[in-house]
Amino acid sequence: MPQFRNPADHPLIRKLQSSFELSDHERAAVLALPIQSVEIRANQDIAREGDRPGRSCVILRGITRTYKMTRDGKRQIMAFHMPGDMPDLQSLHLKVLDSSLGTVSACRIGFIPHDAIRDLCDSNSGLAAALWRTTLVDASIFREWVVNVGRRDGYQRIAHIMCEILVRMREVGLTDDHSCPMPISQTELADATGLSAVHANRVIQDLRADGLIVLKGGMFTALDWPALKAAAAFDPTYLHLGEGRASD
Amino acid sequence: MPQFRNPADHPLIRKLQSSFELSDHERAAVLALPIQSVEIRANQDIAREGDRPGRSCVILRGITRTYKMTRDGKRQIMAFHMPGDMPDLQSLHLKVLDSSLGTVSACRIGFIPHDAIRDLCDSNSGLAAALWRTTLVDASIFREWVVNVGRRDGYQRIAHIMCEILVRMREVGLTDDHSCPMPISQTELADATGLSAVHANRVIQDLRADGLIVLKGGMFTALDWPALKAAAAFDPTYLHLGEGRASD
DNA sequence: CGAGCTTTTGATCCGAGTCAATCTTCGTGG
DNA sequence: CCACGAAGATTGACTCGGATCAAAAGCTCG
Repeated sequence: MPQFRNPADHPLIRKLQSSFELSDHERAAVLALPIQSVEIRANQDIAREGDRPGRSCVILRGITRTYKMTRDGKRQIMAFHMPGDMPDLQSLHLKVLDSSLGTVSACRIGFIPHDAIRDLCDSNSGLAAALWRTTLVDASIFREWVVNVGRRDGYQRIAHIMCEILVRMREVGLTDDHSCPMPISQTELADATGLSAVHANRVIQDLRADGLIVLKGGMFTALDWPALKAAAAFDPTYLHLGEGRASD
Repeated sequence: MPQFRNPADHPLIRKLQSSFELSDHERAAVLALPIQSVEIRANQDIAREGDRPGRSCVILRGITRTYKMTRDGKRQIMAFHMPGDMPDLQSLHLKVLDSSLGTVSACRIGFIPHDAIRDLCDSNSGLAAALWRTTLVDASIFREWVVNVGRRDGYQRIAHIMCEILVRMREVGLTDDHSCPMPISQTELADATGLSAVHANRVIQDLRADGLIVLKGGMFTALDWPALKAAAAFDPTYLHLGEGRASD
């Protein structure tokens, strides 16, 4: 069980602390969770629609996606997940998985038995609330994605998702100024925005031509962050980051 | 404070019991919540994006919608809510409302202070889990809506949302066979499916012409339920209704 | 009974999908 | 170190679902 020198470096602790003050006792309780850590290659399913998992996972490294396939073979990605996220935490209370979960990049994934999480929640209502809250933020992001896909054109959609990814990457310390690694393919961006891969590509070229982004070699840079945000009509409120403080 | 003869008639109790077994003690605890009940006309906001509410609401009668307006004045509805639903329960843990909530039809709404809900959750982890679960089902519905709007054409989208509404209406006892009241306007259906009102209307006429639905006089009937489900590729798994049992 | 929605219809236009081919990139094995 | 194959990115040509605009017709309710 590979560990982190400083508990605060553990992605899950980091995540929970970003919104809740954790006591030493609570931190210890989280670190005491039995986590089975596994390395998974890129583009592999972690769990599938219809499964009835007895555990949830936490992302320790890498990026994953939640998606569904439609009858006629189209794919819709509903979410990307960053280190610290628990992408299938909902299975703690919803028996059947309603969507599939897979890796985007190569990942290190930690699996935690539901029983352990339930015990934790039963014995500590503060941690229960913290975990609950993370699922509420996920839901808020889904709502924004409904708006993105339902009411914005291709240019805005791609701009918006790039904004979101950058801000969330920053939250987990993976950005360098306005740049971050971008293991997500254009096809995946298309499937996340309800566009075809061809059109997504054209829109990306437009964003480049307009000097808003650089996207190449697995790296993304928001060349002109204010302009990109404006093009996307991006308002990060829905991410509910550090809600007490002001932030950009 | 108008009450229900039988506690099991209380929409909130009903809702929680549909997935969790409640003990007498838990039922009593829920009924003891201080609920301020208010009558609200159709088409009125209950809470707005940006608000920081100190209470959440439960729908006692009528239908509400969660929505956002985009910069350029377009509206996207992200959810409809039925009696028993708590459409802004997320505000218990997310300080700022990221979307607006308003009535579709005239409604009776019960307001419950966050403090009361928090106390309930702190003292009863089972009820906390039950409430948490309702927000997880909401999230699952958002995911399905992303798919609906992102990867289905207009005909399927409208068919799908009609299926969802009928099934959820049935869940709360508002259907008569395959019919239910339908206070939702075509414009609202359009805003919920990412279509224009004109196109939504045309699609609805197609569904009528194909003998799948009847929609008039504030009433909806699924004339040919199997065919409607098939046209929508509707799989109710995502609603997580009575998950132990089989259901149609 | 009239104002204001909601629903409907017609005409026109465009964003985005589809199909098909080519070009890049990159990991892998020889 | 390079050839090869597979996946990802790009380009061009063509088509179409659905948006927009405009106006008429039905409803509902104060």
